[in-house]
Amino acid sequence: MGTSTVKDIAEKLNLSVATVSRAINNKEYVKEETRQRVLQALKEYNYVPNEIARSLKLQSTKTVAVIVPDICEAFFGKIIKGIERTIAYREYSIIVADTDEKKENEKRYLDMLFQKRIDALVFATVDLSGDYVKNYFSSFPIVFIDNIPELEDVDCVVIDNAKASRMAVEYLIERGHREIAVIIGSVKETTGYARREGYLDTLKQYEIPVDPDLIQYGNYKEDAGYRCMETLLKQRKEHPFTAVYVTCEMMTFGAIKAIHARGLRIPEDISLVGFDIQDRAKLIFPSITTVRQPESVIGRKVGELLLKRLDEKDSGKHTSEKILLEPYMEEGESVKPINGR
Amino acid sequence: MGTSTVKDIAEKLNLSVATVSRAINNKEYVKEETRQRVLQALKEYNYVPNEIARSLKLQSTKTVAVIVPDICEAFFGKIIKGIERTIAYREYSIIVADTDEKKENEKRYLDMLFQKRIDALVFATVDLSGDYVKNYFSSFPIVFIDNIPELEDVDCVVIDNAKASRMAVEYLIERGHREIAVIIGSVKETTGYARREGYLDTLKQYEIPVDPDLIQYGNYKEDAGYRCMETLLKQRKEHPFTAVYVTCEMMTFGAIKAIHARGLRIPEDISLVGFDIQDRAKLIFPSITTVRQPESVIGRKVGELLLKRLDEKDSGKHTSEKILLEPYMEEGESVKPINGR
DNA sequence: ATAAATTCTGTAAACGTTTACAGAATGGAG
DNA sequence: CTCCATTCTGTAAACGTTTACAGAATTTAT
Repeated sequence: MGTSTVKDIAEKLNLSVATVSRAINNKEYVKEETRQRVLQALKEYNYVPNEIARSLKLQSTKTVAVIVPDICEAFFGKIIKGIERTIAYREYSIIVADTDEKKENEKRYLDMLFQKRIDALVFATVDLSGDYVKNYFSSFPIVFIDNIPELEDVDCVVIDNAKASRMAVEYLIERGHREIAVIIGSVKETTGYARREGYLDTLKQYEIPVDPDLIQYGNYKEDAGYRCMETLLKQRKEHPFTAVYVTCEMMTFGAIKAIHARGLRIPEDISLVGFDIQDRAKLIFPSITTVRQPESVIGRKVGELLLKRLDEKDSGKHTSEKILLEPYMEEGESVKPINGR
Repeated sequence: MGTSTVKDIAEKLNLSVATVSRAINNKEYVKEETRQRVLQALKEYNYVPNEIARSLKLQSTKTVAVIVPDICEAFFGKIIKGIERTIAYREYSIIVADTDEKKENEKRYLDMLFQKRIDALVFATVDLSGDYVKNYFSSFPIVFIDNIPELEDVDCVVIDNAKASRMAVEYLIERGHREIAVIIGSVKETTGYARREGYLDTLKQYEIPVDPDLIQYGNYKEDAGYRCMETLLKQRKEHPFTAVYVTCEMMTFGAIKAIHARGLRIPEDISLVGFDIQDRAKLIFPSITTVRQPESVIGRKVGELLLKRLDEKDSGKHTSEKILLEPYMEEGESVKPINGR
């Protein structure tokens, strides 16, 4: 179905394009009768505004981009949905880019999106330096999620990762566990670092000595989770533990496999608390007790912050906002109370 | 970093915009020296082409939209990645829309995307009638995936769903199972219908009588899977079975829960074959044997078909293509050989 | 009735590109 | 030196909107 243009409509009705445009956009100073005639003609001639032309003129595309490392992770999917819901009423739409966790793709997309003149960006980066994205700070508002680059004055929406660890570890302590191993993604990233801090703080608070050998580091991947767990199990004689806390989803899966591979059972032999385990994985037996992030709230907060920034676009400089959200526990069957708890 | 325009560059160099534009786009008939001067200036003045203006002039946005019912499903995520990889070299980029499985959202997005003048669309619809999308057939090429609406002459890329069922059922038969229950999503949708046909055909081929009570219908959701499985288990005395084949991912999870809820074990008490179970779920014990779709191949095929359609855009009418791909089995530990197999 | 204020409409420019067309410069052949 | 072909460059229009400005029509005030 070919569409017609403002000019077409104007000619049909013997009006100028200006008047037609005004009628379409509900501007004032259009005679009611004229407006009706135009509205009628729009339907009749199947007019659909050309957003491209409009964007060019208005210098705004009404488009927000979201760059994520892996679109397949439900974590990001839910956040994206949350954002979408929040900004849709203002006629903004979303364009999603998947970087496959590669910095060079981040660059490629940033350039491309700037060329496309997006109005704003939501960025889950894997480049903690923030070297490249800096260049775009003055081009459009940017809100960071998940991992936050080490830069001054950036807008971001994240959960309190330290608190997340505190909740997980306390959950275990309350159920009688005192020897608690932990598997952590790289502490070079903000998330991993904070998660370790939370673990250490909590042990200190409950006056439980820290055994460094019970802290294993990986890289967020399943394999790493498997290897970390193997290491823990091998040294179990000398460094015993009754529970393990794994601080990210994929590593949790790896750890579970390693436990099963040794013929051990969860939670009978080892209790386990995971991180960010999504619904569908929880359906499987034994269901995992996990710390979770409120993805849809994150999405909503991001959306709200975006709208705020978009509205103040012209009006001078603002100070950046760091929005910290609360994680929560989701109880499964992977933790067994011990010592009579 | 504010950018400059072709006009800016032209003025700096005392050239016309035409010449600058030609130099930028590597057109012929530009003196080598001039071209170099321009290229130099582009860097110096930080020029970035405005895609919006270019799109308006060229009547092409170099953008392909993908509409999916749920962006959180890894199935779609992988397909999207596959498409992206395939069309990126031609400078096409992707815009993703999530309909939440609602027809009204499909309409909303179709309208919006047309306004944005996308060049092509990939559509995983939930509206089998295809009533609304029809309107856009003449506006841009459309390739359907997953569920295909009941319309003549549409381009689509899907797996052979009947064959998928044949593979699953044969897998069970080869391992000694003859009483095989099946849980199916609605047969009103193309996928579900074909999957049932494959099941029935295979039983016939092996001369196994069909027990209609062993065929349960749901709606693709986890709850339905749970209920179907409960029904099967309740009537097990009169309608015994040793294995169950569940034809979609979420229902598989529900079915597993129902089995566990009865205190039964997989595969010791009941063997199970799932459908489309994604990697991360497979990590959990017991891992599920499942039929899978080659998502990245689907993505690639879609991408290739898109490019083909985009290239022939002007050159007259084409006949539609239905690309059928092969499913494959992924072996887990959820099937136990019986009767000495 | 006239002036002033208000409402309505049209003209034309602008957004940043690409490109048909024409004209200028260059080089070579005769 | 002239002519032609070729290479290079510039002018201006076009893509489809929105909008400043001005002018026309209508209403209100005097």
